[in-house]
Amino acid sequence: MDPQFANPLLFGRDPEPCIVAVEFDGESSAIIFSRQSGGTTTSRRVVFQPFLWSAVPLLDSENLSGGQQLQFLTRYADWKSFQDQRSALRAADFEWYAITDPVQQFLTLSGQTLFKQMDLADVRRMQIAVVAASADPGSTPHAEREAISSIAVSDSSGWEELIGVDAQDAASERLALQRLNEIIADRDPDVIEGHNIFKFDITYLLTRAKKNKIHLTWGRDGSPVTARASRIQIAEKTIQYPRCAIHGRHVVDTYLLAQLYDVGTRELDGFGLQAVARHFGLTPDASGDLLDPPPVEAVRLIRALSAMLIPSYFVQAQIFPYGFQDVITRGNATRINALFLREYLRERHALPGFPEVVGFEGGYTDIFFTGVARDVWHCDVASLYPSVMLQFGLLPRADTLGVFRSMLADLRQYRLEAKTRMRTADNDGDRRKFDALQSVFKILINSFYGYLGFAQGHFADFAAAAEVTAKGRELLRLMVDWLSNQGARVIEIDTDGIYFQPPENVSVEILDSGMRKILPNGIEVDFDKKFAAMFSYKAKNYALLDEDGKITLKGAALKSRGMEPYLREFLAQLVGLLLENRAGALPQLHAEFITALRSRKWPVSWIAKTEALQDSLIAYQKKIELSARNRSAAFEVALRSGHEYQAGDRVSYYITGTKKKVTAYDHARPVAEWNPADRDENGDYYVGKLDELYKKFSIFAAANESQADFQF
DNA sequence: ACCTGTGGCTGATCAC
DNA sequence: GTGATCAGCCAC
Repeated sequence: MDPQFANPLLFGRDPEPCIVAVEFDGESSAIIFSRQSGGTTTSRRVVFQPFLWSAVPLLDSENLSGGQQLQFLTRYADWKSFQDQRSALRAADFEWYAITDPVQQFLTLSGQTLFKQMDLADVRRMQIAVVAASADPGSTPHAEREAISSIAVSDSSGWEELIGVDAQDAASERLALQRLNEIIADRDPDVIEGHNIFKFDITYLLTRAKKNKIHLTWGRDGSPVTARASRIQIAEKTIQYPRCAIHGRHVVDTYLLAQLYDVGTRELDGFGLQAVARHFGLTPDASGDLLDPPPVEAVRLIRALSAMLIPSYFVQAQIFPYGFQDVITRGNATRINALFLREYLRERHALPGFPEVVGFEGGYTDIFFTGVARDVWHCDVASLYPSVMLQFGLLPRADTLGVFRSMLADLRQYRLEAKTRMRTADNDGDRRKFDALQSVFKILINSFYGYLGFAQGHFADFAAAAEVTAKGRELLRLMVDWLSNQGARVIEIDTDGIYFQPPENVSVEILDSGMRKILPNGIEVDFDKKFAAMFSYKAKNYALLDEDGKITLKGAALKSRGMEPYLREFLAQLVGLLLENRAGALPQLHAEFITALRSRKWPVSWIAKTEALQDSLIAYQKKIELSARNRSAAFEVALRSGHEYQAGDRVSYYITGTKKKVTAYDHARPVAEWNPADRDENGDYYVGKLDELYKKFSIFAAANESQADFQF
């Protein structure tokens, strides 16, 4: 076993290998599913006593050490007595806390985690893609009316089967569902994967199964699939979805994995299977844009996609006391809190109450020059906040066991080791494994600062969070001042990094060694990149031309997916011309786009807006009634469609009418209703938007020629 | 039932 | 018209 897996803070205390699932029987046992050496999966029952923490002793409470607020631990014979106690406590005027998920409780108490000593290849993953008969492409089928057309199934061994449904044969759909039940029982997967499997495949199958009066008996104990409303927070989006439970197995949705992945990159054009597969280079070209792939093709894509996105979560399942589904859907700070709970419980140490929540300032962001600059360098502080927390001892006050510092320091060390082992690996498998490991450590490391400001974290500390950012701002100012004094022209800064034009005749080495001298111990700066040009637009909004000719756009103003694709493309090309010193070609670019618009040579998707709904339709309507928000085109389109949209769903619409200025929500139509034979998009409206954008950005063309005149 | 943080830009709507 | 406010998306 790798030495780092022996770290009990991170990997728990119980090295029991090959647990593939843990379930709770609803009373007083946990059922542990384990993979045996021959490949079979066995289950066994162990006693599980639910527990909770409280500030005053309850019946048969155990005293915890340390004197913090939640200093009594009480265990219960079964879930019912635990729940009864919780109900009683809800009226109590003292503090108490319970982990709501029994599986997390069990794993927290036992110190076990899933998948120890397993490789990802040892996990049996099955993929499913369902197609509804006569479904319009891109629209949700009416599950009640529309029968299944086919179900494709595959698994990680490469096995595949297509289950067809004969539309003429009334018994055929039922047989197909039965066949699927058989396949799952026979091939016995640990994980069932699909793209949008929660909101579509399983939800739809459940409806059809009910219609056919049969159960989806997919559980390892033969129990049926269950679903309940849940939500997942992904950056600024809250996505509502029916969370599914299958006894002894896990459900993984590559649609959610893709959105989680995109938080870090913001590069995906959409979250449909085709768009995501294309991004990862799994499909050759852009053909078949709006059409769903045939189901057998779909399961292959899902399998490949999941192979790329799942390794990080596989590692995390070995760390956190969660079932596999929860490892994916829980947030970073929540997961870190789970590690604290496990360690404090193991030490039989009291828990602090929740922290006092106060607002605090964040990073220092500024812009000193706008326009195009040539020969731009970048430097940044290597993991600023983690370094600041460790170097200046800015740690949670309530953490008397020192778990925060210990975990953070270990994680940094392990990440370095994992990166080294990734570099020195002599085969792809090891390389991927250590890459997954180092990226998990990176995510965790970066989440520790966020944890300090997490209201639901027992060991959060808002004063410490404020000190961390203050120190960060101070360091960045120090760096900016020093660079300016050296004769550099600072262009744009954000939190931990600086874009600047270097002083004349100065090498990176000289700047690097000079900067090191003024920075405190433990604060490392990297002069990591040189750029041929930078278009600095506004704070957090800029474009870079690197020395290989590659252009990168940053910021919502330049690359927002809220922008219509034709405008995004126009802006990308316009900025490209600015960066490449070809501003003379701007008028022609503008003219070309106008011509294309007027001649209607683009499909509607090119001019349509696509937005994610942050609320459910009900929540939106309620807010409108209360005048708590303005009307919006995306919601009005969703409402008129009659489909059941939920928070997190994306809506594509275009604007109709003849006047240049129209109220969008009154003139918005769903892309699905667009008729190529009778085009009703509002040409003047779209030309107007193009003109506005052109006006806003073409003024930077002049600056291109006389950059020296610009004031810093 | 669920939840890392702050800072910043833009377009749409609406009250004035 | 103008400014305030909100929602959505993005940087770090």
